[in-house]
Amino acid sequence: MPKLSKDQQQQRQSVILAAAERCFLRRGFHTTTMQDICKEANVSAGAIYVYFRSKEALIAGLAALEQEQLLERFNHLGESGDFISGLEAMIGSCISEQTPEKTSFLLEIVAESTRNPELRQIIQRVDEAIKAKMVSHFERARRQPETIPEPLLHRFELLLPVIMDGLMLRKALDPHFDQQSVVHEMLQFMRTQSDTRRAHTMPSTGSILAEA
Amino acid sequence: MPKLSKDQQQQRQSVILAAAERCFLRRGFHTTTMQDICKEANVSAGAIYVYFRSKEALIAGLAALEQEQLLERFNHLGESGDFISGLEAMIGSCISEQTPEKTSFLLEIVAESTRNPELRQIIQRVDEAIKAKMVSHFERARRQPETIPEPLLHRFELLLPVIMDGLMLRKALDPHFDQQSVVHEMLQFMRTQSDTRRAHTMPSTGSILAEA
DNA sequence: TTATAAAAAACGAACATTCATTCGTTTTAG
DNA sequence: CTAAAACGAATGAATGTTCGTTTTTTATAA
Repeated sequence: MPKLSKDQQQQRQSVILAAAERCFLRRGFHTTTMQDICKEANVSAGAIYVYFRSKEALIAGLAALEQEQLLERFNHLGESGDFISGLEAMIGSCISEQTPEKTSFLLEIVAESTRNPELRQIIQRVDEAIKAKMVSHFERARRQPETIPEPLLHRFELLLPVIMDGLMLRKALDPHFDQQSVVHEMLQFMRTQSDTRRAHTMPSTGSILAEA
Repeated sequence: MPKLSKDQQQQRQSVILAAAERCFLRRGFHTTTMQDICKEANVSAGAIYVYFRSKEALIAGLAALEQEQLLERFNHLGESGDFISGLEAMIGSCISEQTPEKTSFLLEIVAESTRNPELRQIIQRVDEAIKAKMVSHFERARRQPETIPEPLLHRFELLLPVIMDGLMLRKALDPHFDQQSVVHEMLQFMRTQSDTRRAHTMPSTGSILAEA
């Protein structure tokens, strides 16, 4: 039977997806036309519609890909034995992907997802998976009760997702925004607070003032 | 000379703007058509173009309005004498405006602003004004050095804009997201930390563990 | 190995629809 | 009475999608 092998089909599909991504990063998906994608992929309109039901499906496919990559970055959480260093690695990895273009595109997707159920589902699914990874990272920290006091853990658990989203939005609003230093300060803060805990059982020299 | 008075002109314009806002909140500005707005405002297409150069201008006008309202919410900062209570009032006010529809619309605007210079400028201008208000709020706190230790102030100054943006994005991703409790915990945290400072000059019983 | 047929894949011009915008006309305000 | 304001049908450009045709691929027969 004259049909492309699954492998060949998938390859073709990913060529189109990659071209679409380049277009979307360049101009956003509202302004890129199917013709733009055709040119970028060196493929005809008809060919695209063999692999994607619609422009919307293309966007959804790309969003799914993007989200999958995001999820993978959270594997850095377990990379280092240290709880905070794990966070540092993960956040660093997330930040490194935040080029202005990527950030714009992600924002566009999120904005669209508030009105498009398919997109919403794609994002929510990954969001929950991420949350699960975070929870287990925090649980792991709790099993070593010396490191970080519980109330602090609890609050950072609440705040961290907010901060990470905020880092992205800030970056979109201001391309010069220095995510690095904010993250650095935050982690430094967490470390200092861990010290405070230790100071509790030691002569009380330790104060958060100790650290400039 | 048969020309509407400035007042009448402005009234007409704001009727159109208000109608546009209802439409945009309902379906987002990419999907609402000029005809939608015409119907909503009980006005003809031609009439709209007397007051707005284009659909884009309508969007920009509305974004400016929205941003103006946001800026005003930061006046709550000085409402209470207490530094943290001031933050609480301001954040509470900001949160109260975050209906799902409003949040979607804001996100849409922000996403668009990354590719539209006019929108970007509108947002950046207000963003800077907000930053100025925040800075002065923090400076005021520094002039009362008993309340909150400087390194903490410094870090919250960095983190607060991030957190506020994050609160919005989180809310957009998950309409059930409980902004209130995150904010509550954060403020509680700040208060606890202020206590820690006080504890520094007192017998060292105070630890962040003291507070559940 | 080569030729062949059949079906999938690819092509790309054409289609149909959707809108933002215009403009000739009518209404209305001063 | 005059000029602005409003009307709203018409315009025309943009663009996602289709479909009749051509090309390519692969399975099979010679």
